[in-house]
Amino acid sequence: MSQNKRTELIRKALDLFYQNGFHATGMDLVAERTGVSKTSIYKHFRTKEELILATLRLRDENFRNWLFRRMQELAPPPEDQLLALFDALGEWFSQSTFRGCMFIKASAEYQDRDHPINVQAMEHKRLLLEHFANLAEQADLDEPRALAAQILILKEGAIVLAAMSHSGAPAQDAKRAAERLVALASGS
Amino acid sequence: MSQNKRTELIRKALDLFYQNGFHATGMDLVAERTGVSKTSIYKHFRTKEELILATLRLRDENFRNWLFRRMQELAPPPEDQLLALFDALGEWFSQSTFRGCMFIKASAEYQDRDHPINVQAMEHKRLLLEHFANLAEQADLDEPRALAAQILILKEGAIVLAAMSHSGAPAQDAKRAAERLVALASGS
DNA sequence: GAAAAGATTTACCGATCTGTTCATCTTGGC
DNA sequence: GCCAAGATGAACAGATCGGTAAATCTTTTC
Repeated sequence: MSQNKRTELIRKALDLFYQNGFHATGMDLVAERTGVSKTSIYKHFRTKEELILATLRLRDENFRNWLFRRMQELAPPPEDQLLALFDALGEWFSQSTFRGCMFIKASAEYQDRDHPINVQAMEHKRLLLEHFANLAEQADLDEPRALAAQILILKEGAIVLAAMSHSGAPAQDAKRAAERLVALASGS
Repeated sequence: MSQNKRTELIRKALDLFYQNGFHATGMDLVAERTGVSKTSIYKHFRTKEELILATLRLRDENFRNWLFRRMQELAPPPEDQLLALFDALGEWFSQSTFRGCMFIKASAEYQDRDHPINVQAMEHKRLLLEHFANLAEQADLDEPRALAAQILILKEGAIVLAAMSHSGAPAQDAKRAAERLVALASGS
């Protein structure tokens, strides 16, 4: 299997898991929808869990690339990027394919502390936190790590509520909160 | 089946669904762990989905009762209750049985907009929002509904991150953010 | 063009899924 | 003590689960 085919398989499996859930998506369906026979899939991934982990790696890469780039496009200065985060989220929420955060859902279905899927989901959130903390530092804001943690909490809460309510409003609500927190960390 | 037995069945099923997930928990396991035969369960609940909905109703009642009472116990004034919320969450996070928000997980596994499980999960969040908005109004805070929406976002984000990281820290992080938002809505 | 390597189809494995059938057993009311 | 109602275990449907075996078909390589 070529690298392209393999990536394409992971990409399509990602869509299925993201849209339908992990337990709810069987490997027969994955084979049917990817056009790759189940035998071939199991040649390249020893278990369903390994395939899930591969989809999460791809998602992590794609999502962070998209989000960080979009934040920078919307508002280059580091301080403004922390607010543009919520505009980017708003764009995401309004997409018809939006179904919440894949890592939250993965962690919810495989929630044991040491389960590789949960570990990988947590790693994704840690990388987001790092990025926000770096931006807060570059913007010379007070207590950059504490602020970054708060921004991350606002982001996750907005995603959860947007997915559940099928509404984009939480992006604006969270942005207003973030504006005040950033202003306080900047002004004083 | 007596009302007590029925409630006990729902309570034990709730624990199983909450700890293991919905798709991952089979009805055979529910029968085994509740001590109620599968035949009897299906006499009282036509489908697994109906049993899940019953567990969510019980959870909604128990959780809101506990949370609202605890918030009031910790800090009677309405304005302080909105901050005590996060202390109550901290207590919840530190319990060994804590596994995140059952409604977020239910919504993640049954995420179709019109699915009864998702509808019921959303209704739970709406009731929380109402309560927070009432408290904000009673405390005479600016834009009480907007503040309530922000508090709710902080709460959901803190729960998600606490569950994923197996740490109670998000409760304190969210509280610090809430303190500032409440102060701004109070002072100005 | 032949040999080797990889992908495919098809069928299968045993386990588990939701939900049902049925014959037996327990229980409460009179 | 008797009858009816309800609960039970056990077996069973039919489908699907994750995962595999073996034979056939394609593709690459030399």
